[in-house]
Amino acid sequence: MLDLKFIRENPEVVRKGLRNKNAADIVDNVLKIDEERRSLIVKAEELKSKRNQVSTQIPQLKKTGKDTTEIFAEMKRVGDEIALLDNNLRKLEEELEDTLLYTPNLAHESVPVGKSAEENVEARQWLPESFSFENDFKVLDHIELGKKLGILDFERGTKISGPGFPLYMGKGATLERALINFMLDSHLNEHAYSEVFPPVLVNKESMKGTGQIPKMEEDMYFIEKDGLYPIPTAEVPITNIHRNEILPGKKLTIKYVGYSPCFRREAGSYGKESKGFLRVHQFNKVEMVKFSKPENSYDELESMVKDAEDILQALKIPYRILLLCTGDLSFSAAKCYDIETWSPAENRWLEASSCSNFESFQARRANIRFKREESKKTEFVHTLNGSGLATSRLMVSLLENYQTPEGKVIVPKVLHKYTGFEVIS
RNA sequence: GGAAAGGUGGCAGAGUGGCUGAAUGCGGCGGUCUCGAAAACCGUUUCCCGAAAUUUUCGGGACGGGGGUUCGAAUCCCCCCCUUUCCGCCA
Repeated sequence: MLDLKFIRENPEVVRKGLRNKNAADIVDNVLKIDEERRSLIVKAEELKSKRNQVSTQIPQLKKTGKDTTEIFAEMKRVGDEIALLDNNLRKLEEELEDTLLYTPNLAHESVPVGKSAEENVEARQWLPESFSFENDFKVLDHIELGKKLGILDFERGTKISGPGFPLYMGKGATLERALINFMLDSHLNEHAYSEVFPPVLVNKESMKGTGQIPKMEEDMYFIEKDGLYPIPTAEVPITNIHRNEILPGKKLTIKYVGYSPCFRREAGSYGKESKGFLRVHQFNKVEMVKFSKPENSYDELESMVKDAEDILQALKIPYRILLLCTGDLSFSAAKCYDIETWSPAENRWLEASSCSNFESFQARRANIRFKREESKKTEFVHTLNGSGLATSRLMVSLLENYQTPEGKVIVPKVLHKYTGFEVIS
């Protein structure tokens, strides 16, 4: 959620920022409602002040036996008018809140302005030693390879649940588990995150806090009977750990990492990219979440990207980093890096991670604040999160990059102690 | 799922219609004392919104959430949420 005061004081900045993000211009509307709102507040508060004054005198009057009928009648009218004003005020505030909840975050000034994904900027690439984009044998894609090796069974996954629900078998299941454990251990031991294991069904307030609803409600699963949403990412429960809290400034930056399955409806995205692991309704992800002071959040974003990169470098999987342009940034993000891993069979890069700074956008929605040690002032924290990483796309790159001409898959060395085997054949 | 009790400041816990943003205790912070510490004593200790002035003054609001009664609600009534205990069910 954008800061109402900021909109009031910087209407042109907001207008331009929204345009860059391909979003509707709500500035005039917001300013108009806000002005009306404040004038109502002034009127209502004058009356309340009067009511309070009179109220303190009433016990005295009663004690001295004065007749209060006249005053009570007058105060009744005042009370009715207050109720009326408060009612109108509530309506305006609802309208304001509604508008703001549907309005995306503005991009940071370091984000390149662009219309769509084509204008994203490649920040850097990392390729393992002796890596080549050309292969001297025909690389099987992960679907065919997974089937041949008996480690992925998309048909039976579809039978059990429907398309987009992958079923891992045998060494495929073990490899998946190994990846998750390896990533968690790395972030705990090398990068000093604390581990959490969050609930995967969350309530409406939590979804609102991180920005998935109301705007993106269509993309979310929803269990009507209990009013709960299966999470699209562990970002939701982990960020909401501190909803409605004021954190001591000295505890920041707080860094959490957690594994969770993720559920996405992916409404309307069938066809393109929907084969195998490329677009699924359920996948596994290790997620990093940070709560930081505003002045540190951009350094924290860079270090979070590095934390994700460390995983890929340890696994020796080729990747590149994209800095997303304003038009491709997600609803809540102020700045975002995507990490894409190389798929030899697809002959293209696949998004395996997304690391974003939300600045105070989520914090304002979820009411997550901190108290400065020096000034004792409370301010909104900055929240960040990043995949570290999602296993599905990673698995595609891993299987494809590590396959041999004979159709086996070598297990990356760092995973051996987690898998207990070195080759899948 | 059934029954009962209960939700008040960081915590414990008073208040059951009117100077109660809220007693008291603990904790926290600052000070006195001390070479230092403890003890003791003194002081201090929530958050949101608005107006004016520019980091201060004034006003309004908040006792789980929402609505109602009333001149006036932490206090009375209704709905919802949550917690605890007992019973049932259960990995």
